[in-house]
Amino acid sequence: MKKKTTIYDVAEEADVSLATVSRVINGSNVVKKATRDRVLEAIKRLDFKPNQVARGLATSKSTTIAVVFPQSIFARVKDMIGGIGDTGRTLDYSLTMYTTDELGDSNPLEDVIERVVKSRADGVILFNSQDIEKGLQLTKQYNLPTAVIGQKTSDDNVCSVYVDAKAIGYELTKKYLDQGIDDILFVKARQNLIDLNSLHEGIKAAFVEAGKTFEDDRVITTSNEFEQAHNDFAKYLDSHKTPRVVIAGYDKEAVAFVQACDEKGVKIPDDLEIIGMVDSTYAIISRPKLTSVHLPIYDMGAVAVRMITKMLNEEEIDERAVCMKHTVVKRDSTKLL
Amino acid sequence: MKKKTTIYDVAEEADVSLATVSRVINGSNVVKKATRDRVLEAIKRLDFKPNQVARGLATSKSTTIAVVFPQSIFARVKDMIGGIGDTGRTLDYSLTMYTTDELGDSNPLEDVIERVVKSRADGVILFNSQDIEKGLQLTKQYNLPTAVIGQKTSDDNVCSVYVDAKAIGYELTKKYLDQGIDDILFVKARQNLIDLNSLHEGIKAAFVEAGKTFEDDRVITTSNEFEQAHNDFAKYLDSHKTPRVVIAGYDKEAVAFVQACDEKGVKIPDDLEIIGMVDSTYAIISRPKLTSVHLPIYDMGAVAVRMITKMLNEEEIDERAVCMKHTVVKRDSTKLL
DNA sequence: ATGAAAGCGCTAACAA
DNA sequence: TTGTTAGCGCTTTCAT
Repeated sequence: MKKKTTIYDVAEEADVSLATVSRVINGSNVVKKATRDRVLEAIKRLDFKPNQVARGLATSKSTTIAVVFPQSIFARVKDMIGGIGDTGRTLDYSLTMYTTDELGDSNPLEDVIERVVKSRADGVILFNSQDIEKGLQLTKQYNLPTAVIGQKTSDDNVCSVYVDAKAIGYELTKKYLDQGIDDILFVKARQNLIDLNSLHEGIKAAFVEAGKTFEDDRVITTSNEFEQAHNDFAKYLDSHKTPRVVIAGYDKEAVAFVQACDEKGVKIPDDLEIIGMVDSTYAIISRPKLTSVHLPIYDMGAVAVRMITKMLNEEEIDERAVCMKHTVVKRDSTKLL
Repeated sequence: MKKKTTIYDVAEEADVSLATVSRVINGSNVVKKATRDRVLEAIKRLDFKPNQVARGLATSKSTTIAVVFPQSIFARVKDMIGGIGDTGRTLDYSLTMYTTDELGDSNPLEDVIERVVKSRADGVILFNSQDIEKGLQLTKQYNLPTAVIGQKTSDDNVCSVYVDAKAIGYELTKKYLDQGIDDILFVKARQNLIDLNSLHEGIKAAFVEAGKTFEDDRVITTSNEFEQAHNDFAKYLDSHKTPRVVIAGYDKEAVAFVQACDEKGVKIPDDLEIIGMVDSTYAIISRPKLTSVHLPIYDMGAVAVRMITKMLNEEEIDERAVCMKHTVVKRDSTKLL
């Protein structure tokens, strides 16, 4: 493997000093046009690609953002990865990916953040998850600019982009309560882009407002596995009075519930109405098609990257916790909504 | 932001030279135990994290692998990302992700590979896609060790991990031909972990062997969009004789076809049998559940990373193009298979 | 407008 | 076993 062309080679080829080459590749405007052209030509001739690692060392910046996500959240965020990737590319940042869970590490997040620190990433994107708090504590400790996706939080070095989960819970619930329906079940998925605790609170708030109480036994937590969730739901239907409304934390679980209903002869939306979350392909695949709360997934990813870079460039940030708009997409799994 | 602790700080704190500190953090075994302990303690006390960027510059290695994927392949490969992530972590490699498509670049892959070169990634993982050839040509030009996922190919600096798509096509087809059924339709998804051209060849080969011909009009190419694909299939069923067997390049498209059948009153598996590919959640969600060709997705990702690292460490590689085993998982969408 | 030289934090000969 | 020193390829003052 022959050695790569360096800035010295270019300097020699163009008969200038390496400082001038550096100026040219960094777009400094003090270089005389003739010189610049000569350098540019040499760069092209030698097919010179500036070494980002060396640049990183010299500038103490890696122009790299670390993206840390639980592997299990992955399928749900493909569009978000799109938003992150596109935006990173546009802004000339590299994106290093770190997956958590799966591997039986004792402290995956801790381990990962240590790697991030070593890699000298300029910033990090964290997803809402169980142990997000510990993650934030660590990035704070290391002074690492952080963007959180899926949970409202902000701090000196922390921005976030999220959807107002509490409002979602409240709105959906209120719609039904207003029509005298309070027989609601909340299916809490294991983890998500939505802060399901807030959503839960929103439901409760609507109940309180109506002078009622949303009991804790109206919440069921499920597996990420479709088949497992499906079985759980089937069992639930066998052993409980069929609820009138189901609010599910993610479309996939909603589909599992729909199928369980189908098998138990529960008619949707006549006997039971169900609402999913995220508005993914699952919602469209489902029969009947799923009413779902649409989330601007791609944009959330893009905003996260943009926020990080703003922090890095010390640009003005008017809002450190950006709330993205959600919309309810009504399909065939509801009728009273 | 106070300056980060460097190897000098540690050296001073432990009262040794920086070389010794370097030895300790690199696990050299020439350091005397007492000294090592002193250094280790200083490292802990100062919370020193070795700067990978500087190390990269010094060693001319970044211990980074670039993972380049079309965004649209994403949902299909979440487990693969798991395999890549876990393996990378185990082997202490960072993974930089580059998404292609979506953005209206003229030459996404070219642009991306240029970035990869600048980042000085030690190697790159490429996914099977339309323009993979150009990608390979570029990585070859830059002498970048490359692992390809989803297509058999190998070269001096190129390894690959794939499934034998031709065999899959052949096997499935032969099973039906042997039973006198030759009314087969091939639904070619837009892109995939499987080389669908090879699969197509496999189907043809089985036909030839049976003294028949698999006509080109028995192939339909579809959109990645579920709804779009679904509509196309519905139209197809309206305007063509219903085929007896459908082989789909990916589960999602298979599900779309299943639903179109359902709406048109085509009974599965009695009137039509259908086989999906990958064995994803879609296969389980489908009603009837989908017979699908299971692919060891996670392992393919893991193998890809392992191969790259082997090339990088100049370890012995017995097979530069690794064929992974597929298995047909029979469910309810077939009966004669 | 350009060049010389120091330094970013580390590794790896080579010496001691 | 440990220390000294010369790079790795670039940016960035400071001179000129």
